[in-house]
Amino acid sequence: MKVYEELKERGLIAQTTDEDKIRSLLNERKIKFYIGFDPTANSLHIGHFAQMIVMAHLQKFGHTPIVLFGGGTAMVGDPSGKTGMRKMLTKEQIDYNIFCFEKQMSKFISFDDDKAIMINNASWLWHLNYIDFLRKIGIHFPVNRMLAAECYKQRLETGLSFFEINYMIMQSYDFLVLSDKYNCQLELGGNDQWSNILAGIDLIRKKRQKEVYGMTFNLLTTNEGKKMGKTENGALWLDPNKTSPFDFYQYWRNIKDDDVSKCLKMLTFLSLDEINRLSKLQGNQINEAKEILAFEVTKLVHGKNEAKKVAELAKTIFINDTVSSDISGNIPTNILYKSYFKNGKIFISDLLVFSNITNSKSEARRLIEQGGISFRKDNTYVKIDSINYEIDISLFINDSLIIKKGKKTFIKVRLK
RNA sequence: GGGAGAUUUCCAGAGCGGCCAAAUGGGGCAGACUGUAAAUCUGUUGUCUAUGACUUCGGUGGUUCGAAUCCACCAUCUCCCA
Repeated sequence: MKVYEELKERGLIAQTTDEDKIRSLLNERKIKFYIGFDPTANSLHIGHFAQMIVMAHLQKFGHTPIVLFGGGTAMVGDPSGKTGMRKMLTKEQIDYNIFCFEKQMSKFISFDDDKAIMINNASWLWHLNYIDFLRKIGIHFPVNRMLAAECYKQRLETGLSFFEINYMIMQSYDFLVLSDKYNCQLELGGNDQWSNILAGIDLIRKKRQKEVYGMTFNLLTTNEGKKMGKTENGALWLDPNKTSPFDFYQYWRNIKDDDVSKCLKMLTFLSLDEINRLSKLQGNQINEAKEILAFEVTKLVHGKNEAKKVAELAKTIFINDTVSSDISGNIPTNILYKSYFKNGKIFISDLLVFSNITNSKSEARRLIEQGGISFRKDNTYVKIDSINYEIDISLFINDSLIIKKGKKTFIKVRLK
């Protein structure tokens, strides 16, 4: 199967500017293409991950990805699909974020032997002369057409500043620079980038009378159309310090039935045959597919060893009777100071607060009253039914005790 | 520059001077049912030494026995006119 068909089959492609042309470029030539990443956080998240999968698919086929870090554009912030303006970032934050991105990205894309290019648009955006830029580039942007673009629609109601509207111009200029410098012929991006990409293509046509192309891929959404990868921490991060491998695994393990097939296609490199087989599983059996999905995605992001560990841990922890030697593994761990104990005992409510499992005693009280707290003892879970329950220090094995909060949250409390 | 209006707990959005820790919906959390799924139902959603007390309704003062509610000033935002 050729690469274009593969991408299409996996449901990655959303829109293309010229399907036939792009198909032949991707299937029959070796080209350079680019995707921009704005360094607005100190870690990549799952949305970026989907884009990197696409890059990896294309790279495997011999195309050269250009990873463009938006060191300049992040100073402004993309208003597409946003209801309000982004928080402004300092130059130092942005540089640091780029540093973090680079580290994570090299896991998915090979930068050896010029197989891929990494570049920061600050290197050309930062020193632009305002008047000069307006005369050469700004002249090609009709504001009335820009405002009609889908990506600004929402903002027309809530307010859009001149500052932000420049984002599209900057991104278009990026494409022009990359086209000149590297003969980059294709810009990829999430479907929310469609207008920005079209603007770039127009600019190059006007300035250079040259035809370049754009393609967007589907954003990772649930079947209900909600953005995927939302957790209480905001996003599903690739940085293990921001989202632990265990939580990461659990996210995919708990995915909705309807989304399993889509995720397998978009986020793993499993063969389409295998995915088809898994997608046919029904009822209870679909859990097999979820386990595979969780394992595969975790493997790509955190490595095979880590993925094995958390997969095993998940099995152990959810099945009460398993005799497990090493449950300590990878669950989120909170510290509890021994000095909080009195005569070797501590009230459960104090334990929950002091070890940061709950934010307040009221919250602890509610959880306990509703039967949401239990602890692990002899490979089973003992439910706590009274707020006056006292935990004995002897329940801690090797200084740690697993507390179960609700059905799916396990926290190891470690004594210090 | 002139005029009108807004600011309430995570979000949206009610709030009549005492019955307001503040309706309702969403979201979150917990429970039941399940397959670590979905749907559904139930409870809960400021804090605490907990049938009571304390701190909250943009900020600072004021009126009042009593203020989210009234007044003054300040801040921020939206709209209309220029």
